[in-house]
Amino acid sequence: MEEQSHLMHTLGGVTLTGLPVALPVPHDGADARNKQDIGDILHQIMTITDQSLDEAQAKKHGLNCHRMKPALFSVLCEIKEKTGLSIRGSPDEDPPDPQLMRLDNMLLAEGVSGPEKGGGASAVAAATAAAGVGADNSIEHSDYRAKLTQIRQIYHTELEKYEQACNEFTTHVMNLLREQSRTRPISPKEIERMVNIIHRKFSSIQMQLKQSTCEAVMILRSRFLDARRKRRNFSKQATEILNEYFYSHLSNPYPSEEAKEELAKKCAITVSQVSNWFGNKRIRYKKNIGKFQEEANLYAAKTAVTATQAVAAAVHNSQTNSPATPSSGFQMKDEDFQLDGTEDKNNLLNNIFTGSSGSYSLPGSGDMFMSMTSLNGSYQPAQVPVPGQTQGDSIRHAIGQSLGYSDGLRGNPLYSPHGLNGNGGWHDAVTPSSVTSPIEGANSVHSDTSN
DNA sequence: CCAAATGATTACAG
DNA sequence: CTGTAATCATTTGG
Repeated sequence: MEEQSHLMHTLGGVTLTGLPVALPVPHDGADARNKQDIGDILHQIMTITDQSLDEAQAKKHGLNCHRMKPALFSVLCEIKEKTGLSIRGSPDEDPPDPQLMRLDNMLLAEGVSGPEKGGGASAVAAATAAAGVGADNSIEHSDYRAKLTQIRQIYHTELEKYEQACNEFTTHVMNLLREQSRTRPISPKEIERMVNIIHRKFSSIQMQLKQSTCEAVMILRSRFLDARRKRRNFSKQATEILNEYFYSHLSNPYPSEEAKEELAKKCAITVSQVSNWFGNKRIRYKKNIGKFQEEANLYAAKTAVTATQAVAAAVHNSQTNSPATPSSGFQMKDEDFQLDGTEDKNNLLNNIFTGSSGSYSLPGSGDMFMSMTSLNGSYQPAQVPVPGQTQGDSIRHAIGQSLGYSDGLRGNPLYSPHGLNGNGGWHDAVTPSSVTSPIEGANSVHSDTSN
């Protein structure tokens, strides 16, 4: 007995609550009731734990050799069997733990617990695909994979260790019980139950291991795959394409789902990245239109070129007002933008250009016109066309030159970006065009406005 | 090294 | 769910 409990504690630190350490007291040992002899034996058995090891050993031997021993033992076993069965009312088949299933699934999905290489690689591939990074993350790939392998290795060695310890302990307990079954009534079912208990204990430890492994993987994932941490700027070309679309749809820079998909394809980025880009672009453009004037003109000219190639002649003689064309024409009320200190000095200039309110009722405001002027070689920096005020251009140009154009109009709080409404939002869609529309867009603009 | 630029995320609203 | 506004975290250019 002493040995046993000692063993228990050193081996696993697991308390085996179900272990029938104490001998059940036979309340009604019917067959043995009248035999003083048997009562004596029982007494000796009951008090065996009070004795020293040597004493007990000797007693044990004596008892074992007693003539009544086999009979008594079988009776005890019978009783034990009965009580044992009644104890085991509910089937102790463990129900599949949903928590454990979740962990297992995740580990499998992450390629930690699956087959050696395949799982991990595919998990990495999927993760990177989700991150939407296209090209040069092979370094991160291998780094990530290395760490994952590391986790995987630790997980497996630990798992193996637990398994081994579990088996070792189980064998030990089984041997012990078998050994004791010579003096104690221990049925095979009892042993089986004991083994189950041990296994459950160990599997709960395993679950902890799985849990912490999952955590490690999650941390690894967030470290390596969180694009926020490791973000790459889009390629020049991608930015080009996105800007082209943005400025050629300046009046309604909200690409449809299909348009987004096409842009995503063209730019080798994901749709959500396109959405991000447009979200950022819109907000940043709106926040400081002046800063983007140059860019706007650049892309306006760009699209104008392509447009012109398609419809050059028609555009040439039309006093075109095009709501959907890039570059310049803005429509926004004064209150849309706040003045900040650095821009105050430009107020006079701004007022000259915009008149008192800066808003006007004409829907179109000469985007294409500005584009054309660019084409003609007389580049007009920071165009802010004022419809019906043809002389504004030259005045603005002159003053703009004297001040440095980008400075003069940058962040101009009075200019109303074409397509922006009084609430700081864009007007309703004017020309929903497809991705391929730098040409198309200009084209339709032209046809819209050329009469 | 610093500030600007920039892609992504978050909280919130409709 | 989409878009806005604010913010974070990283990259880039001087």
